[in-house]
Order: sequence, then structure tokens, then C-alpha cells
Amino acid sequence: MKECMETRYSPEEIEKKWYEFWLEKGFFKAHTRSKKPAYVIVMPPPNITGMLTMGHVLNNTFQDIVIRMKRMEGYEALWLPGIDHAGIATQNVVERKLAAEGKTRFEIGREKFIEKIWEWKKEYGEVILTQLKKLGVSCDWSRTKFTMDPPLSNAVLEAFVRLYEKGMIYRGLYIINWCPRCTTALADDEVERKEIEGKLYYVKYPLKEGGHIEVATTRPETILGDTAVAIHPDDGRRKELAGKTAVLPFVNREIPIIEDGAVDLEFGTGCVKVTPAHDPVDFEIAERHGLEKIVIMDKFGKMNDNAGPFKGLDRFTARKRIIEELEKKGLLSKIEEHKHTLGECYRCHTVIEPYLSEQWFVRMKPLAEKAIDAARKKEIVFFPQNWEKTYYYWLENVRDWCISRQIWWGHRIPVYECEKCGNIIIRKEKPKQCPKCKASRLKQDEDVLDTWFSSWLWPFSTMGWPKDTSDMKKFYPTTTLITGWDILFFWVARMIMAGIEFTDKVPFKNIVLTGMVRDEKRRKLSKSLGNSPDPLELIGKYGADAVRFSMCLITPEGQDVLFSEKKMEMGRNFANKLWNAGRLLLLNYDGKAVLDSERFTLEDKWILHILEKLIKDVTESLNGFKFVDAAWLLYRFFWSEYCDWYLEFIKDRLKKKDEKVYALGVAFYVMNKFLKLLHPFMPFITEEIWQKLPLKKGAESIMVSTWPEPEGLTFKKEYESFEFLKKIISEIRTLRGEYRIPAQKKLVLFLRWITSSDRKNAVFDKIAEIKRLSFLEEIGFTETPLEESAFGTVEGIEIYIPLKGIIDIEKEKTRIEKEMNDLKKHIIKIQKRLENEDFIRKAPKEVIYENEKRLRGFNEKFERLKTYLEHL
RNA sequence: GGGCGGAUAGCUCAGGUGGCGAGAGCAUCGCCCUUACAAGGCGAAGGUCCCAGGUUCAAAUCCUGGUCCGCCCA
Repeated sequence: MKECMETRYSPEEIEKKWYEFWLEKGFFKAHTRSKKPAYVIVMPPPNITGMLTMGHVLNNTFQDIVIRMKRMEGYEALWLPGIDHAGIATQNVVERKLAAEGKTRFEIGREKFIEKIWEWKKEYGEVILTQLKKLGVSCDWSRTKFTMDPPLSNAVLEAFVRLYEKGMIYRGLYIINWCPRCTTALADDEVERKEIEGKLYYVKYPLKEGGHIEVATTRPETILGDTAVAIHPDDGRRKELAGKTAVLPFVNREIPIIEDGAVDLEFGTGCVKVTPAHDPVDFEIAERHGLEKIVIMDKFGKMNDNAGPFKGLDRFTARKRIIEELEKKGLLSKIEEHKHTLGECYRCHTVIEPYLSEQWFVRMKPLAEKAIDAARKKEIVFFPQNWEKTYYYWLENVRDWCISRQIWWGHRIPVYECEKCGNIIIRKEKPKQCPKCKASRLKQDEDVLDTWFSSWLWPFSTMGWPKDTSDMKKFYPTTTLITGWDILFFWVARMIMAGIEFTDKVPFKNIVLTGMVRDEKRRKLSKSLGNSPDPLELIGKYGADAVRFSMCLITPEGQDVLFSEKKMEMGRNFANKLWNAGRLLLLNYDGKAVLDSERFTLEDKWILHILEKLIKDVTESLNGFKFVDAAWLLYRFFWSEYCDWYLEFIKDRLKKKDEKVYALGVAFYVMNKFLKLLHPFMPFITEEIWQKLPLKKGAESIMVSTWPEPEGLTFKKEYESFEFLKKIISEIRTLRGEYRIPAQKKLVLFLRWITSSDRKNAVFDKIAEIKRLSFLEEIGFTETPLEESAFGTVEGIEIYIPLKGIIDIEKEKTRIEKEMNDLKKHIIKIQKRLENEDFIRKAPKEVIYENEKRLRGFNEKFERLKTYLEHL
């Protein structure tokens, strides 16, 4: 009943088949009634507008690895998926779609527009989740959540009301970051700063008292909103200017010259114009000096009534015109090249305008303190640990969070104003009447909440909070969060704050921060650069397993990944190797394989010994979220040990009827454990092979089988003997290579024992295998050195390959001399060390012993090479 | 300006608490279609461990300073 297997692994149908199987069996589902301990991961919800990127591939692979491993370890493993409504991004997408139809959202109105977004969401909103399935992720899809689902929306309103009632939310008129394209406020961390080669304009303001005062600015258009000029109180050079009055060009406003410590003496002329409604620093100066704050732009960044002659111009056009006009008036004294940073909207990359407006804010200090405490007390742990410092730094310098957004898509702020008496009511549901004056006309705040204001509740809003649901009881707090470091502040830190604030618990214990995926030139992957591969194409071409495994192999812990498609071949080739190893076993299997410790051979014990170590090492690496380490351990074990040595070695036994079943017994045993260790990385192919081979032990699927544990099958002595055999075989192969002797040319070879050794037995027992693996006709033994032979030496043994007529004496001499030179260097180094009295006195005994042993080995080898050279 | 991280083979990276003949993968160069696998096998070559000091019996590893390169925050 041999199954047919192609010589090449083709993943496509196999992946589809097993994913359907797992879904059908409900293996991804987690149960609240389970007695098993919970292990929970909540997926960082991708945007509904999102398409799968390599970044998603990377961190969802990591999440899947952890959750699959923990499931196999016997946890009630829950991986909860979901998507995020992504306020600004989604609104932009649907607005663009409307624009294509020649409409704007204002024309169709708020209600209709939101309807459109829901329609859009229905059609495209879950595309990314479908794409994720192709990757093989084992999420509990029955629990898929969306931030705008009624229970999650309820959680958002609940959080808002609670914070408001505690006095932690306030409304105020402040400078915020304004995106004139999205026409909304943004939080500080939603602004991306870019350094640009800009210009610094030096402008003269006439003084009422006569003369001028010169200021420098990068934004001349804001002149129109100036309400003062400031100098530094310690500025001796301009002391006499203080208290005088400047007259603004264009609008002829008289503004005072004031003194304020915030002025940078070194910058520009040392005098700064103060525009309180368009600059955060100037705003503070204005607060200190009681200055007027004049807004000069509308929400689209167009100059307003306060801009006098420039009214109606876009802010950048206004800048140009103002420069021209200043020049005409002779008020522009010079323009300098000037490097400075500019804020951009992180969603649409429009230049941010600092803008005075009324917004809602969350007081962050009290929340941040508790979040810092939690980390200090190790209630949360970062992987890699370094991120802890960044986390502290941000929280220690956190500013209040602007949470209102002037868009339509999102959770509308639950604030109602009585149209009659102006009373403000904060409530989850719209009140029927004003509790104060009983009027029934109440108007809800137009704004919606920042999307992150719903995301920060994600670990518990997805579990049904504020209700005390069975999910909350069983699965909250969650165990591990895996996400990119770029949203440490946006999201991770805020979730910790929210968790502590609303549930009294940190929302997760482990925080694993992955690097960003970049191209080989270290550039971020982006659509506009065209360096962003389509993960689905990659999966189609190489297989999901290969993409997953390759990404693990190439992603250094906590660092950015340099992606290139070529690297996907590593995983694909590995999958093929795995496939063919499975094929080899299957081709030899006649329905009988027996694991019998009485029949273990040297190579059996060797492979079992290193398997034992592999199990420990892989488990440990994964528990420390060191995915690269674990992947390479698996790669090397399987390819360089199991395939290259073990399977090659047992081929002789596979040909013998009475030994075959026992060899297969061990081969299958090791394969079974190995496939399980690999399964979290390559779920599909491991399932396929596991199902094909006689490996099943009471489980329907490898994904619900048990995680391997060390079983005490250690054989130190046999391990070393086998390593010795490997060295002999390698040495012979090296000699062959040196003399370019092709494998077809069978050689006769002589071994000479230098020291009697218990390893002799190992060699005698495995003569057949040694012969086969180093392509020898015959192995003989000799008491004395042989002439005209290629020579090699391994520990207590000398190797001679008679090469009469073939051997090039001069070449051989050079080779041996080079080897002797290298050896001599090391010998001298160790000798010196051992002759050093301080070393003998101070170094640990083991180190001294090790050095002595190594020196003996080197010397022995050196002497043998020397003798050989003399005989040449 | 403040903070964090990095510099090891041509490239990308490993090298907890000091002690290895300094490793891997890819790339390179030989030889081989040896009945699991050419997406393969066997072998080789390739290093001033960024620089300068210091600590130590001993430094790629620890300390100080410097150079260069990333990133984050003002």
C-alpha cells in the first residue's frame, strides 16, 4: 500500500485540503468550558481597507507559531482575529470612490455616507482576513470581531463615559495637528516628521516708534495671524525694543514686543513672531502674556477673513504671494537655505497645520504612571527587552491625547448639548430630555472618536467587556501580544493603560515586537516604490509553508528584515527536502516498523541523542519568542544531520529484511517528533507527511497532537563515537576532493591505528557504511605508513589512499606544510598560555584541562604530518 | 539637541554570564544526474571580529574614547 509521491513537492492543493479539514474539524475553536489553562493571543486587527502585506505575513506567522505550539502543549489556545474600522483611511477610500462618481460626502450627507461605507465594508472589508487564511493561520474565526460591532461600540462609549465621569476627559481650545485634506484633528503621534531642505525668510516689521524689528520665519503666511513679537529677556542686544510696538504688514495690526524665555537667542534674528493660533510654542507664549489668538485659515487650509487681502488663497499660494508682496514693500531682507522638520499626516501625507480648535482630550499622566509601574513590576515583559526603555521614555513624556476627529466614520462622541439651556450631557444613549431644563431638543456632538480610542480596548472589548462574559472569565487577560514596533505607542502602550484603567489588569503578559520588512537596500516596502511583493503571489509560487519558514529564517530577532524573493527559495527547498525524506521512508515501508530499544544501532542512538537536544532547544527558543533560532535549529537538524547522515547511514539496513523494520522504527520515531516541532512553522506539509506516514498516535491531526518532550533518550558515548565516524568519512571525502577523484572511481584505502581506542569497534562495525559513504572499494589496515599516498588524520587514526602515479608529491608537500603552519600557530598560542604561571594559578581547572587536551591533539596531529612529510 | 540600536566572510546574520582551529545561510569555485531529493550530493576557498586605549592569566565578547551607519523623539 505504498502511496505515490512526486519527486517534487507541490503545495497548492495540499494547503487547500488541510485548511478545509482543520476548519471542518473545528480545531481552531477555543472553548470557555475547557479545563485546560488558557493561552490567548488577540490579533492586531488589520484595517478594513488593508491588503495583506509582508508585514502582516511576518507577524501573523509568528502568532500562528506560538498559538499552534501552545495548542499542542495542551493549552486551551485562543487566537482571536478581527478588523479595525480605520476611521480616516476608510473614509478616504470611500470618498475617493464617491469622487469618481462626481459626488462629495457633503452632497449626500452624513447618514447616506455612512451607509455607503457599510456597503463598502460588506464587500471589501474582510478581504484581508480571507488572504490571511491562505497563510494557514489557526485563528478562531467564529470569534472574529470588528471595532464597529455593537458590543465593541458599546465598550467604546462605556470607556468614554467612565473616563469623563472620573474627570479624565475634558474639552478645550488648544493647538492641535490639523490635516486640511482629511479636515480633522490628529493626535501627536499620528504626525510623521520629515526633514526637508526649506527656507528661512527674514522679514522686517516697521515699528510704530520708527525703525524696524526683524524676525525670521519658515512660514511667512502666518504673519497675518501674529499678535506679538517676542525677544528673550536676557537679550542685551535688543533690550530697548521691549515694550515698543510693531505694525504688521498687510493688516496693519499694532502688536506689542514682549519678552519671553521660550525665545531661542541663536535662532534667526533672535526675535520671533508670535502666531498663537498656528504654533504650539506661540500658543504657550500667548497664554503667558494674555495675547489674542487669531485663526487665519479655514479647515481646508484656505486663508479666511482674518487674512485681509489674501483671503481665499490656499496656504501655500498665500505664502508665495506674501513673499512677493514683502519683497515689493522692501520688507524682505533675506532668504536663507534652512533645514527643518515638517509634519505630515500619516494617512495622506498632507502637510500638517498647527491649528487652534476645540477638541476632546484624555488626561494621560495618571494612566501612564500605572502603565510604567506595571512594566517595572514585570507584569508585562518585552521581547526583545530593549523596547522597555523606549516604552518608559514615551510614557514619561506623554502628553494629553486628542481623541476627537472631524470625520463621520467612527464612534460618535456620546456628548449631547441641550439646545435650550446649553447643558452638556454625557451618556451612552441619547437622553430623551435635558435633565436640567427638561427641553427635548438635544444635539449630539458632531465629531467621532479617534480609531485608537476603540483599538486600545481591543483585548477586552473583543471578549465582551464591560459585561462579565464567559470569554472574559476564561480568556482575559490575554497572554501574548505580537506586533510591529511601529505601533508601540499608538497601540501597545495605550492598551496597557486601558487594561489597567478599565479592568484593573494588564491586558497581556508578553509583548513581542517584530521588525519592519524592508527591501535589500533597507528601504521600507511601499506600493509607490514598487518594491512591495504581493504575499499571495509569493504563496502561490513558493507555498505558504515556504514563505512562512523563509521569513522565520531571515528575520533577526527584534531587527528589521531585508526581504528579497530569492530568499523564499530557502523555505521552498527545505519543504522539498522534507517531502523527499518522507518519500524515501515511504518507498521502503512495507507496513511494518518497530521501535525496539534492544535493536538500537550506533546511528540510531546518535540521532536520538541529538533529537533529545533539539526538542529542548526548540522549545526553549520558542518560549523566548526566538523564531529565527528555532527555525535554524530545525533546518540544520533535519538537513545536515537527519538527511545527510542518518538517512544515508541506514540505507544499508533498509536493504536487509530483518533490520529494515527496526531502522524504520527509529526513522519514523524521529520523523514524527521532528514534524511536530516543525508543524507550527510549516503547518501544511507537516500535516501532509504526518498523515501519509505511519505516525499517528491517537490524534486526528498533527495540529492537535502533543508537543514533543525530552524522553531521556541520551547516549553520550555513542554520540561521540558516531561523530568520530563522521569525521573519518569527511576526511576521506576531503582527500578525494583534493585529488579530484570522482566517486565512480572506487578506491582502496588503508587505516592505521595510532592509539588503541574503543572507537576501533565503531569503525569495524560500520565498515560497510564507511565504504559506501566515501565510495571505497576496500578498506585495509596497515601497521606502517604507506608511501605515495594521499594522507589524512583524525584523532587516533591515520588514513592512506595509495595513489601511485596520481599523486603530485610537490602539491602534497605544499598542502601538508600549510596545514602544519596553521597548526603550529595554534600550538604556540596554547603553549604560551599553559606556560604562563598566572594562567595555571588563576584559570578554572576545566579550562586548563581543555587547553591541555587540545594541545595534545594538535601536537599529535602535527607530529604525524611531520613524519608523513619526511616519508614523501 | 536627547535617546536607542548596530559595525564579525562578497552579502545577510549567529556568537547568554570572558576561555572554539571565530560559525551558518546565500553567493563564489571544483567534482558528481551515487535508484528520496539537481529545488539535489560531496568538497574547497573566503576573516586586521570598525579604530585607539584600558581591565584581565585570558577580550569578537567587559569598560572608556573615537569613527561610521540606522532608527525613534524634540
